[in-house]
Amino acid sequence: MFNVDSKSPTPIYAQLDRSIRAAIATGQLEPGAQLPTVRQLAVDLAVNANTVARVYAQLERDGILETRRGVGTFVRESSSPPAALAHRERELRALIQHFVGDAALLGFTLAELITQLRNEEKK
Amino acid sequence: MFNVDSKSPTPIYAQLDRSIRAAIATGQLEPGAQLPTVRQLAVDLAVNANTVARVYAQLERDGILETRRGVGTFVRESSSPPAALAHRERELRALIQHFVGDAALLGFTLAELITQLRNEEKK
DNA sequence: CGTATTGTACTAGTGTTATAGTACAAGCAG
DNA sequence: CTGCTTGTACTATAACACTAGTACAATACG
Repeated sequence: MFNVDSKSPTPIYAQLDRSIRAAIATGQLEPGAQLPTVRQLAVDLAVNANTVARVYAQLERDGILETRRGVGTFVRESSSPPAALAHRERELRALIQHFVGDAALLGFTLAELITQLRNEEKK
Repeated sequence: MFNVDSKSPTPIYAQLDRSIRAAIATGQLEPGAQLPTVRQLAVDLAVNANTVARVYAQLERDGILETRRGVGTFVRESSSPPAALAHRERELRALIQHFVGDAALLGFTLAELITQLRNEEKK
């Protein structure tokens, strides 16, 4: 479900954090949906349970998730990201430039990126 | 010249490695060109000299750079990377997740991203 | 009630990353 | 040769990431 790579130099906790945020942003995880349990996800990803627990805890602190003991962890209903910033447009442009640049280094064309993003959308 | 972020969870050495490879791939650094000295780059990036030296050493081991003591570090003439693109898919996936995650933090939906990317396409 | 499941907390230990400082080796220019 | 610059090597230290194991707290369910 979530994609983490233990061989990547980027720490697992950071990858998982990003992965979960992305899943929510793309609608793969809708508000109210239950996430895998800490132990289950740890097994699935071949990762330590503490690492998963810490990511869940951090995301709860950030208001993205909601955890209920003995029940599970869920996507918050009101998990609408912080209000629009003044620099929104500029930020997005910088983000896209960075993204497209990195992708180009790997030999991916813009068209490929769009195709792949559409796939994300459908999940 | 190279861009590294000490606050990123991705290790500095990995960022710098990628940054240098990218500069070469995009032609910012042509074969034969001299890179900044270990000490100079360390100062510029506000990073330890050992970290820079290790990246240079690793890139030399990989046949990307060529170092000459007392002279400097240079881009190898025959630095045509065989492009171990076995990890292409994985890289793209990680890239997209990173991208979508960052965008979500700014409050952008996937649909918006696709729209914006299409604009890039027309340029 | 009792039991299983869930998240949480804590300790201890290992490996990696990065820093700081020092010293050495190799090449160049005067 | 002398002096400077370059890359290289080494030790020590600190912080972080991750693992392993154990124990506890809260909830659901029969």
